[in-house]
Amino acid sequence: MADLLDFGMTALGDLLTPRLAARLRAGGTPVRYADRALIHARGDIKPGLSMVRTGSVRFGNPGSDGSYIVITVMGPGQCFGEFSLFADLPRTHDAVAIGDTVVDQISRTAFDAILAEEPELSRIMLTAVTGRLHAAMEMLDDMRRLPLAVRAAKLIRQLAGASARPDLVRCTQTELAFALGVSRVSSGKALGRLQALGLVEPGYGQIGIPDLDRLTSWIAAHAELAPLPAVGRTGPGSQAGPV
Amino acid sequence: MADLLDFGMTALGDLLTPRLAARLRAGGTPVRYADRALIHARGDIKPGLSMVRTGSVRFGNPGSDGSYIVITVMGPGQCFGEFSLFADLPRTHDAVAIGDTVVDQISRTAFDAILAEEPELSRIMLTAVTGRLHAAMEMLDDMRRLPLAVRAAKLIRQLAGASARPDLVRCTQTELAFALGVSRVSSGKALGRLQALGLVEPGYGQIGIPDLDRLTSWIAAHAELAPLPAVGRTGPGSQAGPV
DNA sequence: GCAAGAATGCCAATAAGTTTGCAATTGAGG
DNA sequence: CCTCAATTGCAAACTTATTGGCATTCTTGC
Repeated sequence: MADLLDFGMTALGDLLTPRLAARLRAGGTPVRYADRALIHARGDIKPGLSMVRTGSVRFGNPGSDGSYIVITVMGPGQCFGEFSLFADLPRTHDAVAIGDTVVDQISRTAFDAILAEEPELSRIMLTAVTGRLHAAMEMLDDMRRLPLAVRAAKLIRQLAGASARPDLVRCTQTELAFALGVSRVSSGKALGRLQALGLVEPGYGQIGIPDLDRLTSWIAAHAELAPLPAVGRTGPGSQAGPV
Repeated sequence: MADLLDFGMTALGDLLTPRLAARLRAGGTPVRYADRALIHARGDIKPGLSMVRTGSVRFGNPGSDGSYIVITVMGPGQCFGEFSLFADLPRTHDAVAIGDTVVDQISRTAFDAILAEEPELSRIMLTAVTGRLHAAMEMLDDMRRLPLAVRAAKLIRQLAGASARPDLVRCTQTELAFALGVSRVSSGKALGRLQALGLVEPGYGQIGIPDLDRLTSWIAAHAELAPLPAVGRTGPGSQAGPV
């Protein structure tokens, strides 16, 4: 399973200079996890930064009813655990290894030592955390405001961007449903609506995208919000939206 | 209207040392906004940190259909705009003044200058942003997993904590509905369910809370997730959750 | 006091999503 | 080539939330 929902996050690994990346890796301990091994559970208080070296880590939470909601999947270069590092907060999600996975675990003391010596690191961390906060806020908005079909389209488009072939996403409808947090029936219906519009072509274990640009513009037209990289709308004024 | 949904955020103002707070304020320009004045719109690219000095700021997004979703309301001491500061990201929500409001606007250059001279500031910013990311992730989870009644209970309990009297929240059902992102009918039904359980006592423009502890434990029991300030459940192991 | 506005309660019709169950289709391994 | 398991399609009954409208209750300012 490829990244289902990478939040469009800026991976910390992409922001780090090679030297900093090396220092962090040197300051950590590589830990190997077998497929499906639990790296940490929701609620754990385990301060430290973790960087995925190889394999993938899936984040999600199980419900008492057996349902399971996947929040994101991180691949090599991505990091997690800033919560525990800076704000003494417990983990919000279970983390489970997908496939044979190696994670560099950097203790708080080790991280603090590096942070003290590398002033630019804090700026990079700020950028990474800020980017994730931004993505999370966008997602909150989407969940409240967008119909399922539009959210499904956004997810598929995101997957297409991360896929090897831009016109084909390898993903079962069950996986899609998990990532969207809905039932398989609903994700199937949403897919059906998109298919009727000629935007996607559902197949067995995959989804074809006849025209990525058309999908993109359809999403923009139906997101009901100005797509974000837009120019400001009105500038400061005195009229408010509906109160 | 009191804070409807402050995300349980740690206000940056609470983390700043008095000296840093003074420096930041000195580096910014106080701007006055009339009631309902637009401070910035979604999509604006306007780098800078903003700190609420007096009044309140409501964040939300209007839909093309006239609906309006309130994300949060910030009061004195809280800050916003880290997105624009660290990651060059556009604003995700409209910001509108509630009542006569003064906001200290700190430009990026001014902020950078202070950051360069005050190394501890970056740590504080990291803590603040991290805390908000954590809150946002929790909220994403809640939205996907919790029935409306539980979410409503959580919100009411949060409001009670911020209220002058811990047993009374001044908030109309319409406001509650806005904050929860649902219709007034639905919030009324949720409130009715909570009332039937004896957890809240809806009144005219206010909600009474007979027993805050009982409300808290009911929420914990129905959140279907281990409440977060919990001790770790299992620690690292090899069994995974449901896949 | 008393009227006007605000807030709440309630009803019906509608829409969206869930669960359960089963049938049909596809792909991969022997 | 053929079977088996995974995947998809679909239907019915149910739950939850929405919209629009209307009646009732509460508060406040006069």
